[in-house]
Amino acid sequence: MAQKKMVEAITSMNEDFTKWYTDIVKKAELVDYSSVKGCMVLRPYGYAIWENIQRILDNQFKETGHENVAMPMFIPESLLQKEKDHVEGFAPEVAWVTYGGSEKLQERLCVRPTSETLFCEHYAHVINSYRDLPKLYNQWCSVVRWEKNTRPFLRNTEFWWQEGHTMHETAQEAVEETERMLNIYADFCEKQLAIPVIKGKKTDKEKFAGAEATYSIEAMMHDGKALQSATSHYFGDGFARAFDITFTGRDNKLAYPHQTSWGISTRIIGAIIMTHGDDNGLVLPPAIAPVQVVIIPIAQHKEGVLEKAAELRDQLKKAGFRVKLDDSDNTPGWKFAEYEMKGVPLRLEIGPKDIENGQCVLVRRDNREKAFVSLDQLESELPKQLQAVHNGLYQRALNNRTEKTYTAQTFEELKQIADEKNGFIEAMWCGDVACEEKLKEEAGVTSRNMPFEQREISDKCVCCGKPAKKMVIWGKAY
RNA sequence: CGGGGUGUGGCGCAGUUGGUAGCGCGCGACGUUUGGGACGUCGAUGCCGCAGGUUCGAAUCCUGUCACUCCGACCA
Repeated sequence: MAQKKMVEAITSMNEDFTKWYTDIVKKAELVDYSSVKGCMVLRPYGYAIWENIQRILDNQFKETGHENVAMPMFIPESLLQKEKDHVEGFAPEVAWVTYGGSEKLQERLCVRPTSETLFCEHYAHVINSYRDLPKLYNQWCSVVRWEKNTRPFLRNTEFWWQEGHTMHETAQEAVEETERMLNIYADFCEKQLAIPVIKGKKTDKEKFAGAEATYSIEAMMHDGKALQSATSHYFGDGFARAFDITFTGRDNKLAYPHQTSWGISTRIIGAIIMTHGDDNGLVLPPAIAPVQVVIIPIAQHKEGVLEKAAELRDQLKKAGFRVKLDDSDNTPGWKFAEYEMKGVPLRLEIGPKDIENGQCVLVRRDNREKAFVSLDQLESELPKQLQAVHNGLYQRALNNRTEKTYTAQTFEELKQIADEKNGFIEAMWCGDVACEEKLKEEAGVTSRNMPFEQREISDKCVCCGKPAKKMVIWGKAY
C-alpha cells in the first residue's frame, strides 16, 4: 500500500554504503555528534547495546579468573616513552595535556591511547614473587587517539573499550592466555552477535606496537570490506624488561614475567550494523538487543486491547525477556517502521481479532516472516523465534562472506579481483614485508591475518613467486 | 596533512540582480483515525556558525576564522 513518506527513507545500502551507515547510526538513535570532532554521544539506545556487550563479556572474563581495575587516564610522557616500539606506534596520535589550571606542567601528560604503560608501572610495584602471578586484570574505560578521519563507532577520537592486561610466570602460560581470550572474543562474535569471524595471526607489519605477536578476529561487512573485531597480543617479556618488572621464581632466581593484552571496543557495534543491517535499518542480534520483543497494539483504542498488551508485557518481562510495549498514539504502520529501523528482532502484534482467537502475531526482523502464535505457547515460542533470528543472521552473514571470498594464485589475478570488488582474497605469502607493501600499493589490499586454519592454495608467494610460508587473507579494511 | 562539501527554528532544506526570513517534517492543544510511516483546525519556536569589512541597507557581496562532514594517506 502506497504510503505518504513522513520521514525520508534511509539511503539504500547499494546506492551508497557509507551514507547508509551514517543514516542508520543517526536514525536508530545510537549516537549524536558532539562539538568535538570524532567524539560521539552514545545515546541511551546505543549505550544499552554496549551495556549488553559489556555484561556478557565481563561475565566471561570473570569466569576465566580476571579482575576489573581502574587505571588513571593520564600517562606522563616519560612513562609512555619507556618502550621504544610502543611510543613510536602511538606518539603520532596521542592528545597532550600541557596545563594544569593556569600552571604549565613540568612534564606533559598524554591522555591514554591504551594502558600498557600504566599497567606495567603498577605491576612493577605489586609483582615480587612467582606467588604473585598470574595477574589477570581488565579495565572498562575510554581511550583517546587523535585520528584524522573519524566515523561513529568505526573510528572515534575517543572510544570505549575493554583492555585486559595480564602477567604470567612463563611464556607458555602467556601464550595460552592470548589464545584463550581470542577464543572468547570469537565465540562471543559468533554465538552472541551472529558475526562469523576468522581467527588468525597478524603479520609483523600489522601487529600492535611493542607486541611480539598479535592475533585478531576478522569479520566481513556486508559490502565485502574487512573489520578487525578484536585483538589479543602476546608481549613476551619486552615491556617487563623496559619497565623493570621482575619476580623471584620457584628456583629462587630473578625473572621477567610474560605479558598479554587484549581488547574489544565500541567499534564492534559498527560491525553489528554493517554485518546485519538492511535497507529498512538496523538489525540487532537478539543477545544484545536492548529490546528483544516490541509489542504493538492494534486498534488500541478498542476495549481491552491495551490491557491485554500490558498484561503480555508484564508476563514476558517476568519470564526474562527484554520487552517494550509501544502504546503511543502513533499509527501501527509508523511503529512497524520505527522498530524495524531500530532493529528489534521480534515484533508482537496484538489486536481485537487476536484477542478473540487467543493468539498474537510474531514477525521476525531478519526476514519479516509472520507467525500466528497461541498466547498459551508464547513463552515457549519466543526463545525459539529469537534463536531463529540469530541463526538467520549468522547464516546470511556467513553466506555473504562465502560469496565474497576469492582465491588468487598470481599477482595479476589478485589485482584484478581487488580492482573489481571488495572481499577476502586468500593467497599465499612468502613472509617478506616487501611483498606486503607491494600488494598494498599496487592492489590496494592489506593483510588481514594469517588464519589458524590454513589451506595451501599453491606453494608460491602470490607476489614474488618465491616459496610460500603462509596463506594470508587480503582485503580492504575499515 | 592534502582534496571536496556544508553551516539559516529541534531535524531536513529553500532563500532570485543585496530590501529586513520561508517551506516540509517534528513539537504542543483539540477532534477524527488506527492490521505497514493517517488527517483536519489552531499554536509555539530564528543574534541566518563567529569576527571584521563594503553599503542607506547584508542570510545574500568581500576578508578572515571556527566547526562539522565526506574522500584519500595513518590507525581499534
